[in-house]
This record gives sequence, C-alpha cells and structure tokens, in this order.
Amino acid sequence: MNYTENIISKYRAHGFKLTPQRLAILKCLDGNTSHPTAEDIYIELKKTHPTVSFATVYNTLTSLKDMGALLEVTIDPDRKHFDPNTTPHHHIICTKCGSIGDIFVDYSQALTLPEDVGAEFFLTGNHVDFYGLCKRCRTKGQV
Amino acid sequence: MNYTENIISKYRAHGFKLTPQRLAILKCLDGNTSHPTAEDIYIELKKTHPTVSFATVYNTLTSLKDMGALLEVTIDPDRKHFDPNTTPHHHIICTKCGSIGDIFVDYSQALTLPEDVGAEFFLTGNHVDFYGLCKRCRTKGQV
DNA sequence: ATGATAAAATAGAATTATTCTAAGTTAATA
DNA sequence: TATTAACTTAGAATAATTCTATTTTATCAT
Repeated sequence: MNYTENIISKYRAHGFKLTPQRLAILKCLDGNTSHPTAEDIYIELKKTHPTVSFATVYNTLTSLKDMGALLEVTIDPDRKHFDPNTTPHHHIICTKCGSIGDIFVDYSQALTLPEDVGAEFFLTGNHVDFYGLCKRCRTKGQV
Repeated sequence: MNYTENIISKYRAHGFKLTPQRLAILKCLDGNTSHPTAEDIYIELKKTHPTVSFATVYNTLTSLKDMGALLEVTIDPDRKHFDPNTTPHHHIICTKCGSIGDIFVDYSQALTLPEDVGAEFFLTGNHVDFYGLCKRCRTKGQV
C-alpha cells in the first residue's frame, strides 16, 4: 500500500471526505522529497484546480498532520515546510540555495545527554540538521 | 571581557552608536539562556524604556546578528528565538511547555553522513535538537 | 562646550504567512 | 434522490516581522 492509498483509507477510517482537492494534494505530496511549503503546494494545485484556495491547502495539511501522515519541518525561519515521509530521519540543508535533503540514519546511540541533564529530562526524540553546500552550489562557485 | 563589554567594543569598531536602547538590549541578553523572542525582549525593555519601539528591538537584533554576536534559533514554528551564546551548541526542547535548554557537547565525530551524500555535500556544521519532557513538566503530570 | 551630521529611535503603515469566518457546495450515505 | 455533515471558497482577520518617513541623538571636530 503506497502513501496515497494508505492515507485514503485513513481518511475513510476517520469519516472524512475524499474531495478532488484533497486527492490532488495527496498526489502532490506522494513521494515528494522537496519539503514543499504551503505555497509550493498551492501553486502546484492551481494547475489542475484553478479555483482552489489557500484555506483548503492549510486545512488539508492540518488534517494530514493530525492523522500522523505529514510532518511539519521547522528549519526555515520564514515559513513552514512539509514532509510526507513520517519515518524518523534527519535533514541536510544547503546554506546557499536553501534546498533540504533527507538523511536516514539513526544517531540515537551516539546522541547521549550530559549526565546532569539526562537525569532530569525525559528524552523522547532527537533531530539533526546538517549544514553545508550541496553539490550544485559547490560547483557553481561562490555567492 | 564579558558579553556586553565585548559587543560594546564591536559596536565602536563598526562605527555604530551606543544608544541607551541598545545598551538595555545588551543588558537583557547578557547571560540570558532563556532563548527569548523579540517580543520577550520588547516587554523587558518597556520596563526601563517605555517608549521603545519594536523596530528598535528588531534593528538591534539584526545588527547583533550581523556582527556575529547573536544567533537566531529556528526551533519554534511560530516565532524566532534568539541566543546570545554563539559558541556552537545544541538544544533540548520540552514538548509540553516549550522551554529551550542548551547542550554543550560536540557530536560531530559521531554525526557522519552516508557515503553517497558525504561525497557530494560540503559539510560545514550540524545542530541537534533533543525533544522530551523537562523535569517540571514530568513532575506536574500529564497534559 | 557647541554645532554639524550621520546614525538611530520612533510611530505607524506595509508585508507576509497563516488562521478564521460565513456562505455556498458536495461527497457520502440512507 | 434527498439529506446532511463536512468541505471549499473568497476574503477578512491575525500575528510576526519589515519598511518608511520623521524626529531625535551620539559622536566627533572644532
């Protein structure tokens, strides 16, 4: 069962409607590793659904988040990005072009807290951001 | 030389003015580990400088960032937080109360990229966010 | 000390991302 | 096919941040 099919059954299970707009948003997100913003999705949707509104995009994103089928990525200080891949992973960000990539490695073993903090804090997760220059930006020369 | 003295000399070196508002913002930031937002700082400033404006707060924060004396922390999806501690470190976030703590451990040795990614990406830094429940929220029971 | 001046502070308008609202539309079900 | 709760829509509202035009002031040369 792929992403879209999986979520369609989740929508049904929750008694939510399967509207053309929602299906189009799912199609846009399925396998999407570009970490789009709400606006990216809105622009993409406009192509097939010219009357779609931002409210629908945000509403759908919220419903997906609520069902655990979408993650909000807090990396860009200016806007929210979204990630349909909900398996735990980390991100690698190009500080020149802003592109975001995925890193599927579990670093939990190595990421131990200092004793004093670890004794007080109930740890539930971690997330690593890697910074640097992507291949394209490296090649194309300096800023 | 402490934080405030250090920055005062940087301001002088850059030919910037040392205004009472800026000095008050420096005083508010010096040794501040609470990761305040612009509004937090604005509210604090109001106590001693009732006519201060948001523009002054933002302008000063920008000048500090430009001088490398302040870091913008992108952890909260809804607003920017600021950190006067510019030595590399990581953060620990309570998912219940939103408080942000500092972790001064260098995990770089352990945070190696997968070969294929590492070969293409010029890595310059990393940042770890730890998630969980702080002591207070653990103790006070469930949400 | 004083005056000149570039830099900064201020109030409020503008911008941008996101959320809300009210009214019309529709998917799902009986 | 009718009913209805849920959805979509346009546009207003909100909130964080930035911009603008004007007034004020820290600094420096005198």
